[in-house]
Amino acid sequence: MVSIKDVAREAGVAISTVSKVLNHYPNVSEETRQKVNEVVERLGFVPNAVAATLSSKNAGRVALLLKLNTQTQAIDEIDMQYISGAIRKAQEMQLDVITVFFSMIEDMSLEEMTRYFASQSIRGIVVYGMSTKDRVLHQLIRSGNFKIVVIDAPMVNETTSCVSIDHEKAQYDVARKTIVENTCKRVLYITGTSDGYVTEQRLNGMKRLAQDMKLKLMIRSGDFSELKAREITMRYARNKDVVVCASDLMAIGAMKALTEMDIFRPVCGFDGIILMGYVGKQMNTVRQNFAHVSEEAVLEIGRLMDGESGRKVILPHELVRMKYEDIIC
Amino acid sequence: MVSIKDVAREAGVAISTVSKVLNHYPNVSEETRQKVNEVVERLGFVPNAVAATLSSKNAGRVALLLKLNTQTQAIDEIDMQYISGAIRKAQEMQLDVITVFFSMIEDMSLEEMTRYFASQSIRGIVVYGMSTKDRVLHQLIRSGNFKIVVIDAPMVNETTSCVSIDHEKAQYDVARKTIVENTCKRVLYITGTSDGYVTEQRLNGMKRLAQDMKLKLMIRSGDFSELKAREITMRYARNKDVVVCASDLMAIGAMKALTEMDIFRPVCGFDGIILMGYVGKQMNTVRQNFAHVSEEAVLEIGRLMDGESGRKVILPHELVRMKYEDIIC
DNA sequence: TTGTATGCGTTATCAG
DNA sequence: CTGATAACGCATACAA
Repeated sequence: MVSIKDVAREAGVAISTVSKVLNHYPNVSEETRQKVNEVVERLGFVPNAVAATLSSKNAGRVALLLKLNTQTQAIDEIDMQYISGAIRKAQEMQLDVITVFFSMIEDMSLEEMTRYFASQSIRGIVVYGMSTKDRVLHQLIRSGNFKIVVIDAPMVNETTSCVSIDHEKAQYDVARKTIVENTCKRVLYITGTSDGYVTEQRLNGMKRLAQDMKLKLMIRSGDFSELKAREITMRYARNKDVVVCASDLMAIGAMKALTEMDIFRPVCGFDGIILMGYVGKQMNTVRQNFAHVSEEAVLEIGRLMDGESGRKVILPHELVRMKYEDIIC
Repeated sequence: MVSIKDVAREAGVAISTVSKVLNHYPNVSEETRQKVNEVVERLGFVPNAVAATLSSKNAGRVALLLKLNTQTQAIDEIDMQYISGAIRKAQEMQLDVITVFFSMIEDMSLEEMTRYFASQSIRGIVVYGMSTKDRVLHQLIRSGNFKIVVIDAPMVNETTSCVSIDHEKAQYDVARKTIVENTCKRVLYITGTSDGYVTEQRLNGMKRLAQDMKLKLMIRSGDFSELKAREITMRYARNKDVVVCASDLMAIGAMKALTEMDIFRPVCGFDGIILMGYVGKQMNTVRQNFAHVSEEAVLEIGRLMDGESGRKVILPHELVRMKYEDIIC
């Protein structure tokens, strides 16, 4: 394997000079820069990422911390987009990424978790799907030992940023669209899990809309469960005009229930997963560009690792109507 | 961060001794072993994985090489299971894993690809979804520079193993079950892409069954495309008794077409993806345990990295009938 | 602007 | 059985 040493020898310069050229240091003469680059090109030298992270104090890897959807595999789509977006961006930024599942670390204490990440030379962590109940994770964020970007949870401090769409507005918008299209008054709103950060934001959006439009609003907790949404719909939908769900999966459950009850009520979901296209009926939903969200998160990790402070990043969303014709290919 | 040096000092031994204890070397007295372990425990020392891979000649990371399903996001489920199975197993085996998407390396020459993996200190690669057209990948396998495990493609040499289910038998079995249940004679078989390894194997299974059962067999290429399967079904299914598809997605396309044509024909698929549960009708399919396949692949990578030779590993499959009730929760 | 020397945290070699 | 010490490949403070 050709190393930086070979390049240095071949170019007739010192190792440190090669390193400076590679890392775009300012104080290198144009002449040597070209000479080095020529040799790098000729030998096809690619710096060893492992050695780099071990050596540098600034370097360090990024962990993608994912919570596998144990209850339902139907939305792996989301995680997959998160992963691919993050990895693509990381590759572009020359960052080393490893994927970690929450199940691998959930029993750890703060110290254990800290040691675990440190032992992997991890400096930045992107957290997907955090809940209010993840106590150790909260401690980890407060500890300031790692640069952390949290998706969909409002955590910000000196070493922590959050990125997400505006869930409140999105819920407001998609529900409004559905309700206006169908002139409804009595709304059944099925929420997500009570320990999810987005649950509250989306609920607030719905509440605000109810106030603005003077709607009659019934709220029930669906726990992001298709089955639960189905049951709730069976029980309460008959004397409602519309069923607004805080997730696509619940919207599907609600829709199936309505079909079985043989009544029609408009239903709207949230997330824009492909599965929505397969359920027969069209539904309004909020489409998040998960890959893009994830790319932004990695970008933000880069900022934090460069020493900048945490902040809140809001990304755009889009209202769509999903039908089979749009997703088949 | 507590390092091996701290442990050594605290235990009153040399660094190298600590290393030997950690790596279960034979020549260490029981006494010092215990002493070291006690200190390791007390300080909560976790060895730095990056330093280890840089230093050791035996160590090295493994890459998961995935081909993102650009044409259809509906089966991210499969990739996700591959990833989670592999990462779980790797964690257990103390192997460092990175995820690589084929799109990141598809334009590279053999040399570039080799350098790329080498620069990442990668010694083992698990290849998911290889096709006959991936020429550089074939060269990479032949080169012997990496330990490679290929999923679902019959590649074996000194440094290469393959693991998969018995696709021929699985296709034979699931088609047979469907055909017997419905006493069919005229079969429409929709294959996958012509450059896929499993396509041929599954086709052979179908052909053998046709011979054994004296069936009338029509074969059309569906390219694993839902849309294409739909068109083929529209065109040819009317005077057939059954539609056998080489993938679930195509089975769904076929089923939707039949519903639209308002005729009934039994359909069977292949893979056992959750999506099958959402299409209304029940269908026979082959369920692969993708996570398990992936775990076995990583295990096999471990064998190869330990210097053993490549071999063929066949894993079990299962015939199932997927319906909504089974997948909802 | 360039080169020298040291360190990052391990593993491996070899002398004791 | 144990302990120095030299790699591993690169980054960087500091000297030249």
